[in-house]
Amino acid sequence: MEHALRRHLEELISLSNTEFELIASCFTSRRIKKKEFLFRQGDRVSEMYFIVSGLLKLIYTDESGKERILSFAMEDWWESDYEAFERGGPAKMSLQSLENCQILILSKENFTKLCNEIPKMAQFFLHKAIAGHIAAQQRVLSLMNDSASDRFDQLIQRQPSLIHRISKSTLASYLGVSRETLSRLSR
Amino acid sequence: MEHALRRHLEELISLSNTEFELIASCFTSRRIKKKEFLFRQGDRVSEMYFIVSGLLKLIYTDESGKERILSFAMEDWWESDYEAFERGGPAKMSLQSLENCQILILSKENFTKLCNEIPKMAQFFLHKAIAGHIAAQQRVLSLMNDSASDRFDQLIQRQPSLIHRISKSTLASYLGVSRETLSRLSR
DNA sequence: GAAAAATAGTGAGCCAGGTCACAGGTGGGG
DNA sequence: CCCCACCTGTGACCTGGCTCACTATTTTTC
Repeated sequence: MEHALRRHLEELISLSNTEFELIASCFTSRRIKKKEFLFRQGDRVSEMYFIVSGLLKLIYTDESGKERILSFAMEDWWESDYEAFERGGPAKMSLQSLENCQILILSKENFTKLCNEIPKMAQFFLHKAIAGHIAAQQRVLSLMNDSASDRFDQLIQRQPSLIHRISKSTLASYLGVSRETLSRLSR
Repeated sequence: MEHALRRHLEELISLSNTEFELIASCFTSRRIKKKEFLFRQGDRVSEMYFIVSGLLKLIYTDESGKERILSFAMEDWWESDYEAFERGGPAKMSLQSLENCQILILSKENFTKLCNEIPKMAQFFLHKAIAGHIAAQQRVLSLMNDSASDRFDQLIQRQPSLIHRISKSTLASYLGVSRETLSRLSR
């Protein structure tokens, strides 16, 4: 639970016990079952989530009901609808679990508090935000340059374990292709 | 020059004169002509750039020589190859001007120094990084959901001024379509 | 101010990937 | 143990967008 968080934080910054106690006190813990939503499109989202265990999908559903997966959130990931989180508007996306999950929740107030009281935490989140930006940019490139089957191959190389945790249809809506096309790729 | 930076910073945080002097002393100023590169794919990039005036493109060129535009950097934008900047590797992208530009340069050392000495600056960069992440995520969504002509229309609505500053071919490689397809869109 | 280089538009043909429809497999709940 | 809901594969067909080729126009460059 919390040691997972500490281990994760200490990959980037080092913390005294008292610092970590303050940090830990800012989070609340929650356990959710498969298929539950942490939030849905339209909700106000004023929390961010640290995934201790389990797997979730961040999805956007368009008018016609088609669902696109923006990202998978798994162990040691931070996720939220950051636009809603930052600007206080309604969420454009939903965050739904694909497995039972153990989550730590950080409210926006506590996020701000942590950034102010422990400057190292602001740095930590800065690193994470930049990493998120880099990842999203690479996804843009990949969508523009690479064919569906290229993207599929790259994912297999980068996250081989993921393949066994999700269904093919789920995978397809992450890769940005139809279920049928993905099915035909492997041959 | 520097008042542009101060105005920009004070949209998010407020600064005393002494604080701003420290900040300003961390930047160096540079003027570049149209078509110059601030860096190229493969370079080490240990600086980030604040655009005072002018317009640049952040591009990725693939093996076949085809060029994709990741983003346009214009007045009041920060740009760099953030992966190279963060992790110290070679740049995957190039940053090239489309117009004459006035740039302020912040080295990685000074970036770190500013974040440490003026916590407000860490917060500022955190906001900007999150905003960058949000923007890139929306681009991912748009590439997955929308047709070329949708993306074209959206761009016209969001950045009408941009259209008059760039060529159609440049625009096409930002939208992720071929020059010919873009030409046929307007019909 | 002519030659060279970008920039634009347009036709023709092609193909990756989308949609629709159907059929077989799998698994967990009652 | 069976049923229903979900997942997966596959065929048929269609279309948005790509490539190639050529021409016209505008912009640079010397």
